Amino acid sequence: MNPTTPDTPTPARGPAGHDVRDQIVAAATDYFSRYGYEKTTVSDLAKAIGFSKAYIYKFFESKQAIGEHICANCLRQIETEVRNAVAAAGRPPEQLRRMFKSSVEASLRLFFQDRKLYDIAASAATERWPSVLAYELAMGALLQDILQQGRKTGDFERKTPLDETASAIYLVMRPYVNPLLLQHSFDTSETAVLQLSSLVLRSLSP
Amino acid sequence: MNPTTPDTPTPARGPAGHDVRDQIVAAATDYFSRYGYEKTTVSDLAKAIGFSKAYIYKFFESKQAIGEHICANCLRQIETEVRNAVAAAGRPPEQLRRMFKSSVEASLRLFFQDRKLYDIAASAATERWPSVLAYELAMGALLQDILQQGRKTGDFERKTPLDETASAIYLVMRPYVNPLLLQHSFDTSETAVLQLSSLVLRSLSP
DNA sequence: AGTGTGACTATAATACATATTGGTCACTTA
DNA sequence: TAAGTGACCAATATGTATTATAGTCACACT
Repeated sequence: MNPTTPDTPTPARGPAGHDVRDQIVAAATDYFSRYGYEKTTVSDLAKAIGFSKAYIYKFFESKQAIGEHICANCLRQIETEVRNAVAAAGRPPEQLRRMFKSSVEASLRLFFQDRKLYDIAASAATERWPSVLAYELAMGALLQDILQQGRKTGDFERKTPLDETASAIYLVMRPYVNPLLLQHSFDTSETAVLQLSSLVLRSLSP
Repeated sequence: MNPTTPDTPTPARGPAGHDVRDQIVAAATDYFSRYGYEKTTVSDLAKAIGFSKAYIYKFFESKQAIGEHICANCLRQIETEVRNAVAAAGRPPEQLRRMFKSSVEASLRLFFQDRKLYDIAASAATERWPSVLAYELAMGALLQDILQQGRKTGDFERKTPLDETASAIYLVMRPYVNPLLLQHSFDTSETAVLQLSSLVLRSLSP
């Protein structure tokens, strides 16, 4: 349509590996976690790194895009933590327990220790930002890996279609894995994770 | 403690079976569902039944108490509907499927057809009004009944403690049964109910 | 005692004027 | 051409004056 559309489909603005982008992200992480997303202005970030506000927009197309970025960092960190917990576990049933438990623990920790960042993740979840979608997808994939391995080792049943099993189990976990939904299950999350893990494992028994 | 406490433990104010109380409830149901809880004033209700605002407070101790009352009516209606659906089903596995399905359908219908009343139920859920607690308790009890019967008929396994099974399954259903949580699963609720029902039934297989 | 109300207050909603802030653009500067 | 900005605009946030509303109480009538 637009003849002035740049030939590069720019996933982000400005020079790709530019130093300033990292500075912005660093400043934003600092400010957002200290004063919250709404309370920090784009000018604040600009002042913090010694540039003008306009220059920020050479690298991010909106303030929300910055929030997206550091939210994605947060979720990736959680994801890595969960992957490590799973890798450290023994057989698939235990892996599944660990996956569930560690993801809830990580979200809970984010909530209590970095409340301001948690709020970003929560609104990211309500507005279905790509980072949350990517996170959910990654967790779904991890789950499917565990299931597949469990079927191979004979720990899990093999009758039900794999993708249906995976999506069903993910539906069970979602209220505790998704930052937004977790809010409604704080008080019960401890025992809920244990009981639900057991239920899921029972449903998987060959 | 208080020597002036009336001998009747007054679950609500004023004469128990009084006609005016019903008038208030009727007017409130009408107004709340038409204009919403916040947009209707207590004076509106008073005018509608031809009394003064002060008289309303002889029967309800607050505006929220009126909301509570008609919210409780709503939830009781859903509960009856679910109980009927379960009663119409054959064996316990099918009963469980029907329970899950019908409760979601009822909540969904409330949302789409009586949006204003749904909003009351949603805020009732956030603020943990007694009516929602009662509803959750009733659904939990119904679930336990189904499980118990299923164990008797041999449809369900008998190793896991009954109350643990019941509470775990309720945790699975809750995001779809609780009006507040349902909001976050509209698009997927159709298939989610099917998949989750199947998963739960697999976990119950002897 | 039971039925019912007008007048009152403290708090919450509304309305509106004002100040901030997200975002853009033409324009330097090196 | 790449790096960088001040000036500008529309929209949103904020403070404030004003109104509306939830809830109470003393009192009247039967």
